[in-house]
Amino acid sequence: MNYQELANLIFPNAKPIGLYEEKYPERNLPEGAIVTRFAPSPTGFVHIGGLYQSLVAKTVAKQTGGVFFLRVEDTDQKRQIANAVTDIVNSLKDFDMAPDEGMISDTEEIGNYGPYTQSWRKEIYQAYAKYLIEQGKAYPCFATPEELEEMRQKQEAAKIRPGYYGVWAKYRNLPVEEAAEKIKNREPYIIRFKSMGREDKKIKHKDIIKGNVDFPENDQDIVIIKADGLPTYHFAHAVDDHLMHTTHVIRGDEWLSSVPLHLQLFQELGFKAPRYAHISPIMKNEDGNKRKLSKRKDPEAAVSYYKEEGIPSVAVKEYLLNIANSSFENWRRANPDSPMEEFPFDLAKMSVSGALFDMVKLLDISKTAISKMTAEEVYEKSIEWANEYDKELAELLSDKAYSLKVLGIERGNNKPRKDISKWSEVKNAIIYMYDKEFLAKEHNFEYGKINDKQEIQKILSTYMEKYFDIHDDKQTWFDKMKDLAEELGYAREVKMFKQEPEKWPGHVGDISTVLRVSLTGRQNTPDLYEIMQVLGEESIQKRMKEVKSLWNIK
RNA sequence: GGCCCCUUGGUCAAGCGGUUAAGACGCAGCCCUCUCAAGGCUGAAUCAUGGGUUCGAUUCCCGUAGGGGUCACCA
Repeated sequence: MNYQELANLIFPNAKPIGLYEEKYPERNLPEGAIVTRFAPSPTGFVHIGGLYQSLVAKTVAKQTGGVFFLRVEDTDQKRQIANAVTDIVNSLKDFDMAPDEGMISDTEEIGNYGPYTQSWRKEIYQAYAKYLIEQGKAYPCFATPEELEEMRQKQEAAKIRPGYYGVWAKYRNLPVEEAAEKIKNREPYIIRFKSMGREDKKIKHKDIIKGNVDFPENDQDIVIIKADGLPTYHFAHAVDDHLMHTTHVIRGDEWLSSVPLHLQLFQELGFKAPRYAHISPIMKNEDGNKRKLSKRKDPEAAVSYYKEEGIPSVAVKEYLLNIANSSFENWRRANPDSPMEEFPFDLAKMSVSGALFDMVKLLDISKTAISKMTAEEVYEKSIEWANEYDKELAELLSDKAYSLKVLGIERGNNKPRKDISKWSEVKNAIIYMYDKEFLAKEHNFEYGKINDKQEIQKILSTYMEKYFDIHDDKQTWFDKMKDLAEELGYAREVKMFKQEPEKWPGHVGDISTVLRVSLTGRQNTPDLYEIMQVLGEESIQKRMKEVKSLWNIK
């Protein structure tokens, strides 16, 4: 009996690997094109870190005329969750990050290098596992979990390096005849890689992000095919990224220490190894310690959070890009209106240590992004969000023509208003502009400095009788406010007042506050002139009447 | 614990042997034809630590401390 026969006994139906090598030829791409992938496990939700990796991977692929694909790593059947792939696909879509090829739902895929779901590739892995067995580079291992556990404890007690390697690799040198015998007796087994590495030797690896890293060689005979016939991550990674012609493996840095193993696998399989870029995770500060963002403790870890909160996806992406390459910020300032795809992203400039997630900064970026949108865009995105998460806001926005005017206040000029950082803030920002809601609300306004009933009455009636004209332009309106202030004995300029505050009871700002509160119920609002223009004469009259009855003014 | 990586203001970070150690968010103050939001200006705030190497270290080397990752028939 030889390796060849043993391999046939184990995988009688596996095809020769030449078949697959032919089926998945080199990609026809321009010189220097980078092929990347996002390869999540379908275990529930998309983590912000996954989005971050995808953004980086897709960006470098697109900038070089390459390909970005989505591969589902579902080799752990125990952790499977229903519809998880569709969720992943939709999440990527929400951020305009759809892959060029790969899975597009739980059951469908596009592209010529599939299947893109690992559990559908079982025969491929087995073909390559068979190939290794034939060459004596892999072997069946009959150790039971209990046996392995016992071994681990022994190693721990003796304070030696744990694992299945060297003399501990009990079945590594089992004669093929004995192995065949056990298999024929239906003894359960798995397939292990026969490592030729030596722990006392170092390998040098140059990671695109982490730079030069030295590791001891891998000498562990890791499992490549599990009892269920599916491969482990390591083996699937080597086979898939070879066959799919991934040029750059961009993944979380929890994989960094597996690089020696992976390089070894590529070599023994006769594959050209890809370049690696290990991304540091996005962290969170807790009690002075950094830790990864976790779904359980941090709602912002799940990408769905941003959608629910109504933080625009472009803002999230810009924030992420900002963490990825801090030069993005300067580029953005120099190119305020360019699409972010034009930013010359550099993988090698990514930080080697994990950044703390900064919601405040994200919201600042978001605020700026929203301020640059047209009223139309803000309307569309707000109502889209509202339809799903805030029926009351959706109701308000149903009057499109009017809402567009409301959202257009202080927008579209060179210094647009920046007061909305997420769609969930829109309602509060505009609700008082709608008569139905405003008039229905209980009016217990907080006036500012001037809160004497008689004085308010005097200001309002004088304004309405002598100065109010909806057709005034802004300058005229403002001059009239000053005239009103002067007539009633207030300073017509804030500056004058500040110089001699004892001379007047208040200034034109205090007068306009009375008007502002009466009309909107708030002391702070956007430009009052614009508000009045949008409100229109009828609404202004209605609101004035309401205030008069509130203050019991005839 | 072994192995690997990391350490510049509160946060993200430029820097790559000689700099007044950029910039952004946040914070404080001032300014800005009505309040806010902005915007403008100003300010406070950083090279973890101990040794080397060097004429000179934030920058290079070693140690220490702190942090992170990894050591599965999970990815």
